[in-house]
Amino acid sequence: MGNTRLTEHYTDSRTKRQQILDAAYEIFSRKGYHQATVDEIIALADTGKGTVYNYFVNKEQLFYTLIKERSSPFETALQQIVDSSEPPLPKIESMIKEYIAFYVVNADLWRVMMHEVRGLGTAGHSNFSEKQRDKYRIWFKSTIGMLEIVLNECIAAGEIRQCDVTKTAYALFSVIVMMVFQKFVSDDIDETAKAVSNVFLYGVTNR
Amino acid sequence: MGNTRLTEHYTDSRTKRQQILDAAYEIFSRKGYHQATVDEIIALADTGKGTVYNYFVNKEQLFYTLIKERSSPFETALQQIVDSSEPPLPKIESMIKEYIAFYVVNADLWRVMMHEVRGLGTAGHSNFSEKQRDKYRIWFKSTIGMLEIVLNECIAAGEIRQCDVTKTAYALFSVIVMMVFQKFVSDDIDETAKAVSNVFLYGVTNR
Amino acid sequence: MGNTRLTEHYTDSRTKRQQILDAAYEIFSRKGYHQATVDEIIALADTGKGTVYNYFVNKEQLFYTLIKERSSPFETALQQIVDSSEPPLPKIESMIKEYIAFYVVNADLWRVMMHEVRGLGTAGHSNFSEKQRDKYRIWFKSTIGMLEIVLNECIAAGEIRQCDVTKTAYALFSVIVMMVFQKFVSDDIDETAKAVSNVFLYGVTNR
Amino acid sequence: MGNTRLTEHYTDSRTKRQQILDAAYEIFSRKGYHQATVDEIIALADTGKGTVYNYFVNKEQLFYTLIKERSSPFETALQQIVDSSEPPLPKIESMIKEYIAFYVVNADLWRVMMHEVRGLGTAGHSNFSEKQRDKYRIWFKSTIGMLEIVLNECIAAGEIRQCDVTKTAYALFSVIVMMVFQKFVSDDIDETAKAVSNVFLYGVTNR
DNA sequence: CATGAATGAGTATTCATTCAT
DNA sequence: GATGAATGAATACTCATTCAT
Repeated sequence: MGNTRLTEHYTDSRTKRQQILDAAYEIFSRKGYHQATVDEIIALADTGKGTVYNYFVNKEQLFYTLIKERSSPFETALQQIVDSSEPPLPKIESMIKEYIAFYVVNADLWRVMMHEVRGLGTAGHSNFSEKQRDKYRIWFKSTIGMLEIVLNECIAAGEIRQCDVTKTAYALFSVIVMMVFQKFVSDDIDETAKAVSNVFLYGVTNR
Repeated sequence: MGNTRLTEHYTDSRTKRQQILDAAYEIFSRKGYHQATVDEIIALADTGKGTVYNYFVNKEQLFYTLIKERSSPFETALQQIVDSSEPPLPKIESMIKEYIAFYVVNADLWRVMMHEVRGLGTAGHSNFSEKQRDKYRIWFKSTIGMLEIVLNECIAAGEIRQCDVTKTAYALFSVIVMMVFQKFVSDDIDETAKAVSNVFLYGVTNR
Repeated sequence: MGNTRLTEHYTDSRTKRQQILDAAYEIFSRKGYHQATVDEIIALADTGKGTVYNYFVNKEQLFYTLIKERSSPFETALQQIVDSSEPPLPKIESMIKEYIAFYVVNADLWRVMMHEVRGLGTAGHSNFSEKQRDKYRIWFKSTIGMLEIVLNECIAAGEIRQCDVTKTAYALFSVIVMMVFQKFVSDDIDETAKAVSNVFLYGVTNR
Repeated sequence: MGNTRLTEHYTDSRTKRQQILDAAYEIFSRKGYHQATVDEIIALADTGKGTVYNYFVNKEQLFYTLIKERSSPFETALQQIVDSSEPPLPKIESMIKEYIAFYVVNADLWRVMMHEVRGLGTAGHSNFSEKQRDKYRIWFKSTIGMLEIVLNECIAAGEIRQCDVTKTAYALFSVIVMMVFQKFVSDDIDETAKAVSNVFLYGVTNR
């Protein structure tokens, strides 16, 4: 409160928002969506309750913002691999590595998200509005879509045999997620990625 | 009213209990555990609220009963396959078939259960008591364990190469569940099972 | 079921009613009126729930019956003392003895009753209907009234000084009840009665 | 809105809390603990339901707070009399006066409390937790204890004869409470106190 | 912008009572 | 008469959201 107020204000403002997001990440990951309470989040964020509602329209949108901000760099990284000039098979391995690295960090939050969106497939009531859930589904399909693109490149290059790329992409995805959830991932992500791609790829290659 | 009184009585009793279980299955599957309300369940079951509490000590135990009654025949079926004299590889395919058939029917309820038990791995708050969650975890591991047993038989028989059977079992499991959740399962379960075992097994065989 | 059915019936019927009353006495005494549940009572009485409602119109009337049946011999005993030809002061002591003997047995149930009737004085909602509560009040006043009668005899006989007999009767009563509630009553009721009447009659001063 | 903001804030805060306490006092006194509903309390307090739970952790603790805040000045007043340099006998009379004044105001609430704590003696189920009930018992015994202290002073001073001071203190207490409950207390508390101490000290005999 | 006091819709659970058998 | 399955009214407590300061 003084001549530095404006600067402080701006700085504090950024900080507050981030504090809330960080706390929300922690609490949502630990407790799930419903069990996480705004009270817990603000306690961890060291802010007032009203502040949360200055930055986020409601709990649902706070969660959504969290997901969006966390997934954005991941999506970019995946896209860069797709766009790169690597050969198809190493591309797959790079993407697996990226996936594992991402889920190792965000496993719990993503589990919560996926549950609320109901396996990204079925209808039915949820803590989220249908409109919101569609956004998650679209985002989710777009990342899986990148896997499909590269799988198609592999097929075109004759590296793997003909198969349903959508199902294959999902299969790959499900195995990765399971590995992370079950804590099967060693500290050396490269090694784990190699193991997954090994089991996976050389099962579907032409020989 | 008459000579069938006793039977009627018993039948009616079963009916009420079963009505509640059926309704609970429906609502829990659609809404998840927390979002499912006892009011909705009794509305669908066409019973009074107190009736639910005559048969089940609380919402948690109602859910547990549901899981237990549904999983029991599945576990038995799996066990029979394990104990059978089929050769190892067909055993795997039979188990996949059984798994798919089970999850096609119980996908939603099981998703709910697995979410509440937190991926059956991590700690953290839940709607379930820790004691209860342990029961689910033990049950879950026992079914996965049956897969592991047969995978070991396959290795012993030289049908598949040396590998971490636990991870492999989980991988197989995750792919099956994903197939069901994503509605990738055709009406012909045998066909789907063959496809899964094909992609999966011939990726890990010695050839 | 046979030729002794009628007799058995009658006998069983008496037994059932008494079993319920005995169980109700136990449970009401231990738990209070509200905390006592019909379920607990029938569990202890080893009867069906409906049976309770064959003999008593509802929980309130079951409690009332209990009180009435228990107090009836006590009232009679008090009345006999009043009507006897004992001199006034010994009459007082006899009544004190009777009171103590009664409350030693029925302390808990009576505490519950008196609480529900709200100190037998004030208005306000209760678990009991106003009509019912009036019955308790009338009964209660009648027993206190017997004390008053004898106190008046004492005054007429010049044994005790002029005083407000109503207040005095209540004071005597309150001390007796307190002694019992506080478990100050020794096994030898006569001794306790003597102590009470001593303090009461002669005060605590050194003369 | 202005320079008194802070104060207003504080004042308002007190007001809501106090409104709830006042309403709770009224409802608990009229209905007893169990029969008193939070809905009734908030209706009388003119607050929202959540507000009650902002200030008090639950119904039990609301009740406890009520008792504590009401008894605190009473305890202090008693203690001051004990510590004063008055001669023993007048001390007794002063304490009686204090007791009467206190119970005239708080009779109903205290009756409710004493009933829930079961005559401050016996065990058994209650609406209160055992831990909480112990607090009440301790508090209760400490006030009775002050009476005992002064009674001992009286004995030491030769003002009253040797007697069991605990029983005597309880006897005195029970008579006071009864006088209040039975509305035997005239507007002139001094007069009532004198009457009580008179009967108590000198008994009812003609000498 | 930051705050937190106030709010009330929403929900699991209890238990006296009924009534068909 | 005896029974107990079925019932639903009643109730404490939670927590996202608002808004005055």
